[in-house]
Amino acid sequence: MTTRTRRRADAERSIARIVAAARELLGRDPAATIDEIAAAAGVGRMTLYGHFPNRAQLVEAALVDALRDGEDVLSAVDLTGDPRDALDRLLASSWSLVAESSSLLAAALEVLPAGRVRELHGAPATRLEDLLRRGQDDGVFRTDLPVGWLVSAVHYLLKGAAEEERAGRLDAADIPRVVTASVRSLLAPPA
Amino acid sequence: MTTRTRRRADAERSIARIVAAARELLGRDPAATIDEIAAAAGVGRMTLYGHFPNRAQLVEAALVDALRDGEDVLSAVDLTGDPRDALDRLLASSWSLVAESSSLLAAALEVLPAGRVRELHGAPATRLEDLLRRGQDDGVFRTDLPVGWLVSAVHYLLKGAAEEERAGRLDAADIPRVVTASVRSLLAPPA
DNA sequence: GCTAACTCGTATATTCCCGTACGAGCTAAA
DNA sequence: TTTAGCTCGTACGGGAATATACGAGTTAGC
Repeated sequence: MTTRTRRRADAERSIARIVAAARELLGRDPAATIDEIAAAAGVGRMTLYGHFPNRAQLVEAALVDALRDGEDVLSAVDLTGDPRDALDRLLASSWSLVAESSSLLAAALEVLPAGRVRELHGAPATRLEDLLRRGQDDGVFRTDLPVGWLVSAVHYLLKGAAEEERAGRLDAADIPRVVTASVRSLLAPPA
Repeated sequence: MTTRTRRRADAERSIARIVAAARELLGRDPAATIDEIAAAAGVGRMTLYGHFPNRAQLVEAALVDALRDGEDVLSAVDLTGDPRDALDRLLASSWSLVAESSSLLAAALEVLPAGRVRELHGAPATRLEDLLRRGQDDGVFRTDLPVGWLVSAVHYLLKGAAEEERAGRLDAADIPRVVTASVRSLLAPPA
């Protein structure tokens, strides 16, 4: 059961633009308004409500969309070989996506039940954790700190980098280098 | 000109409790309500308004109080000797204070002019930066990343650690060890 | 070209929070 | 004990945001 009554092409387009705008704004500011999102999508507020009955469902749609993109990237990146190099590749292609998702998650936690959020976010989070574990087994990542903390710390660094960029304190071109260098140091076994 | 009309002792007590509650709540959630703060202080909302005419001044008072505590700690900590050890001492005695201040700053940025915030927060922020620079000069801290980013990254990690603790994903007793180990790795020159 | 689907404005109800007004009762301090 | 200062409840007004109701105009798709 896909759609009971067929959806028109212009509706599809509107929905796509709304979700894109929601990701863009909520990815920067979890408190972004429905009005702002509708305006950014180039769409009337009532049109938005026509497709998403309330804020919760809009946020969920944006989060799902971002996580799906994340899954795509994770599948496309070669995660085999030296875990350090794999992580570098991963960060290069998806650091901004992860940063965006962090803010979306914050927005989601205010509108959706925590269980639902975990359910959505579980799979992608696990993938990074698996990579870290493999690196620990291979002896190239530290084992003196809990894996859960390492995963979280990487997220906080990425989110921070995005924030620094928005504040103009970090040049967009420098971010990949800064991020990979920071994360590498954080995960390396201490001397 | 201290106080034109002398303030009564019970008023002083109320103010102290309000500021403490404001630090506590705003340090966790920058969006904490005036009602919540008054309730946490064990005081009626109107009493709070009797001392702080609006939210902005309350937030400022809380921030100033936290920063003053921060200054006290910074003065008490021995920042000489090996910068790595100095940083360890600093983090051990003030990581939670820094994390609290981060959230307070976020709250302040939404209510106070940016210039005022910088003015208040400038001095303490500079102290950490100075310590990092000294470590760079001594060759014990990395120089391949901008100092501004390193300072910010440390803040993001501390804020993240506080959040993990609140979420129950990190035990309070483990935090000093986790934080110092993470920051040390982040700042160490790469191999 | 007909029709159902879509767009979107205006108006309205609701909720939440901030801030003000008024006033009654209590308490510290001279 | 007097009085000025403090506490704090209730009530009110305003602004912002969410969400609903109604309806007029437009467009995609058969």
